[in-house]
Amino acid sequence: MKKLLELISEEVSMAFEKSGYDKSAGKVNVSNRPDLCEYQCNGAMALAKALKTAPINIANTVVENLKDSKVFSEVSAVMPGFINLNINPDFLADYVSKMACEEKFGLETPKKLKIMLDYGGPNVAKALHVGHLRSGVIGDAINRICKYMGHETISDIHMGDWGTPMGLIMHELSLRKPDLPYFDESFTGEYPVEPPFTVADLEEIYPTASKKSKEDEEYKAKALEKTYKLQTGVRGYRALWNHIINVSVNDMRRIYDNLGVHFDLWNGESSVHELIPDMVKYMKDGGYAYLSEGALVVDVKEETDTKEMPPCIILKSDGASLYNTTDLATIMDRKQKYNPDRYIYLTDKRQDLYFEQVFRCAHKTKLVSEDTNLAHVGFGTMNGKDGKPFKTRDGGVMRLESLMNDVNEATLNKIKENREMSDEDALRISKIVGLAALKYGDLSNVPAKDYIFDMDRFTSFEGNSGPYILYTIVRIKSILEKFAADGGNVDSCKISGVDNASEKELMKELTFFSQTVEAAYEELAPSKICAFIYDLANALNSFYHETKILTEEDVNKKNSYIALINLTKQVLETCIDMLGFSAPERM
RNA sequence: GUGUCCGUAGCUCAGCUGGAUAGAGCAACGGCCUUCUAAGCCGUGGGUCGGGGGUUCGAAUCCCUUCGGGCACACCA
Repeated sequence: MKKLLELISEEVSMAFEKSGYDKSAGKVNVSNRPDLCEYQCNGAMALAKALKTAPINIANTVVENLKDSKVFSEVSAVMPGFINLNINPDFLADYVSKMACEEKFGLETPKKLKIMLDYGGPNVAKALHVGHLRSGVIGDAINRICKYMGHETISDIHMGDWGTPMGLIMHELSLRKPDLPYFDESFTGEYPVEPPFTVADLEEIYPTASKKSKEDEEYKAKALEKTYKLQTGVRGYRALWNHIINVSVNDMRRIYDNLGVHFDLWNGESSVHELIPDMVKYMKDGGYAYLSEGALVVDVKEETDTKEMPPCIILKSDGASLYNTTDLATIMDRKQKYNPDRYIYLTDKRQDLYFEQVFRCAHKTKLVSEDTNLAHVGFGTMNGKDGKPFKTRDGGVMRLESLMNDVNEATLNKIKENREMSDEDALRISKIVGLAALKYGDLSNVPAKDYIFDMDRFTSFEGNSGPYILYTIVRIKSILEKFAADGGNVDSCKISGVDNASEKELMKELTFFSQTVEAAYEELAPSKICAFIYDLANALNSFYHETKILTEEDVNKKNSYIALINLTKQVLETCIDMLGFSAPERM
């Protein structure tokens, strides 16, 4: 189904053509002066210079040729050459009515692609903190938007599970519990099924070990030795490593489940460990990689570069692998297993340059085909009120779980203040609303920008917030339920016309659905959807206040209202589903 | 130093493929609950769009320059 602005633009373009002008000037946009008109075309002014004619003359001629249009109720040319347009209410109502019948409200989906999403994973053995919120929440929204656009996606959390941290944990553990069989290399029996530590232990062991290694060379050397033993496959270390992974993954999975974020793959850097030698050989044999200052590198400089572009390092000078190595090997692995058309990486924007190097390297070495799109969504930092990275009151790193609990608790208090509800319902609903507050609060910012996380603001739920959107949906649901309880059939209601201004506004807002979803996909910007549903919710609430729906006596009007708010509800619900949250039945 | 992102109302942010009077939310002030959920609606006040040049009929938006800030710049991830 064509977008409304496309239809309108076509209509105006035809009038330009009929007037003897270039039809490309007929592009119509939403008016920036709603007091004057609803839509505007500025093409006449663009044409005027080349044609050496006053723009108003062009506009007048075009307007003359639009007089009989069924699309517009009002068309006028205004100095210096604006063409002001108001849409015919019947045409609009008809369009919106058709939207309601179409699958995906008329969204035209492009050729299906296979898209790989990499969430630039959290490290095992470290608590998920607020910094992990963004990759999960933004990544999940982008994943859902891709799917809605008809693409097939594969999401991989891609944990950090293979480097020096693993050796550090093992070494610290070997000092604390030297009798464990994992450290006895002559041990040939079955290792215990139960892990010798809990998540809480790990979260304490790792920072302790990390600190010691910085102060103590011998300690560090021993940890590196254990890392090496793990990577070369020494049995006891592998067994212990499996415990670390299992314990961490179970904990992560629980938290991500609460956040409503799910992954198809729980791979990590370790997953491609065995592919590295082959990849390095490929890079060397292909003549791409060479030794520079002892390290194996691939040049990724391009002639058009105006900035310094360091080479992409494949192996460190000691021959060890690093982040680049596993990322490139992972691309190789994914190409073999899934052959994606597109890769999307979600990480902190500080890694912009790094990913540019890796992407160039992957293309240059033909690890991926030329038309494979490699994209990096670099997001900003979540800061506290002081503009510095968000910390707890005592200056520590805030755990993601604590943050979620705080938001849920504030939501619960809010419910108890305002509503009569059983404790059980209040608790359940507070989690739904809290999640919406948290996710919308994050997603409504453009991804690349840092933003200020203000707990008071996030939990106040006024204005442009997740709960406001939910509240709007709940209001609609309430009306629809009462309508049905009085014997009405919501699904048989049809939008039949427009009879008040706020109703028309609501319809116009609804027509932006397709272009919003397309833009959100193309720009990988869920914030576009947030802005749209905020406007839509505003339009609905204005309509709600100006229109008595259930007490409307004219049955046709009433049914049309019901159909319109039902469509609004469906569009809002579709959008928040893309953002990764949902609405309760009441709140 | 090189590059990159940013600087818009007291605060937090939209708008940036150039259009006519720069928009929201919060905060402040004033209205609206015997009527579909007041987590709402309506209204008032609040701006040299960091500064300066340029391109254009027209610039918050494009170009240059300058100031201020964040971040990144080969063996961390």
